[in-house]
Amino acid sequence: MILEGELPLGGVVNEVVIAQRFNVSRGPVREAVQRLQGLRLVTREPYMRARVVSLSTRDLVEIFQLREAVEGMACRLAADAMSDEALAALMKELEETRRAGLNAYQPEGGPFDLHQRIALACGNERIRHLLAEELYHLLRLYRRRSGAMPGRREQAFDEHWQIVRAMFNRDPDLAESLMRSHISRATAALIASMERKEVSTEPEAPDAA
Amino acid sequence: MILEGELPLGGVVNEVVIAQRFNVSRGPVREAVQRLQGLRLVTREPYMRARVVSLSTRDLVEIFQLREAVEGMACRLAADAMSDEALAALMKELEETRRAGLNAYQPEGGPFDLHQRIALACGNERIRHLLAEELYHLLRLYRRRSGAMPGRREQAFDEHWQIVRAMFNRDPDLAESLMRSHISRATAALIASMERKEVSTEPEAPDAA
DNA sequence: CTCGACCTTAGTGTTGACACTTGCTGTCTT
DNA sequence: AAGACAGCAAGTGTCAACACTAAGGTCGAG
Repeated sequence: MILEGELPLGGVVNEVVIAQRFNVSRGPVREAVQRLQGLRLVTREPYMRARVVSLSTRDLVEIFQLREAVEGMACRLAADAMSDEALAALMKELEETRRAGLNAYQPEGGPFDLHQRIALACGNERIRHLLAEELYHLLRLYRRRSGAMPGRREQAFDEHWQIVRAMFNRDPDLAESLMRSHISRATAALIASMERKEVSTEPEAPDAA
Repeated sequence: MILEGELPLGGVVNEVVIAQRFNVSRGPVREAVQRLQGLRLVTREPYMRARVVSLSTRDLVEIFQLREAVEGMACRLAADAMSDEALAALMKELEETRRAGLNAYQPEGGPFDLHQRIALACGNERIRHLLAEELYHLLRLYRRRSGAMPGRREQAFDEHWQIVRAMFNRDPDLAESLMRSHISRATAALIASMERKEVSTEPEAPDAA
């Protein structure tokens, strides 16, 4: 419901309503909400209503800093762990997406997401979970609100290409460095974009009447 | 109960027993266990009993790889975010611990834990939570079982000193690099130690009769 | 007219009981 | 004697109801 936009960003989460919405009792809903709290998708304080995260600029920058570190390490590990065949397949898919994708690109779950693929292939289950389960949903949530920024797609393709090339050459140091630069640039573009059009992540102007 | 050793490493977690142990119903116990599952301290599969993690060598290596990436980033951020006064205090405390601590060192929660201090001071709430809340408990759990390895303490002190010095000089690149090397060395020592005395983290030899 | 205390109400925290699944054990069949 | 099937017990998943808390509204006093 959060990812589908059925629950607005700063909105409150009413356990009873959710329970009726799914024809279930409050118990399972409580457990689900607590798992979402574990994933930092909702915040909660004792006896207060649970709220969907608001995704402030600061939150996004923090997430991107964490991604820079962890995805860099995932890239390093994957450069060692992936087989030659898997790397070749990765390059092939990337090239296909580049050719076909510039006009018709399915944003839904992505037919090809390099970051996701690297996280899945890095061989470290804990890192995989952090990137592919915990942070992935937050990024989807953000992208859904504020669309991609123009012009960065082609640049991102080039950077992806260099990353995969470094992995193919079995150069973990370079692969990690390139991935970190890639995410760092994305962070800078993000900050610039946010500052330009102070996107309304505010829940709703309270505006006490 | 897990950290105190009251629940053995591979042991099962019985909700009813825990509930009676704390004079409470099963509801709160379920929620607590689910939070522990979120912290990867217990594993769970549908309708099966919950089990305390077993902390295999592979798990520890994965945790240390993650720490290398994230603590490195935390160190970089802290080198920018911390005030001169805070850094000076950190150096002072480190020196005092070195002088007084070589014989009488309180392992309980630590009067001075550089890694913890950096995590708290890095200014990134998400990284702080990951290091100081999620991974910290797992490391405590591990250290409780397998004591520190001899000889590495003095070396660790030197490495800590260099790290703080780089932070004091406002050199984030160096600080991150030193922290990563520090953790990487600890990982190597850990692996060597584990291979030497295949520590019995196994729950119990099932040994089907 | 404004401010503060009381009350109402929506919503969360907790409880005890019931339904369902799982693994074992004992017995039966081949 | 070995394998399989039914019954049993332990434990988890779910539910509806009760206790408690915090916010919003109302009434009265200054």
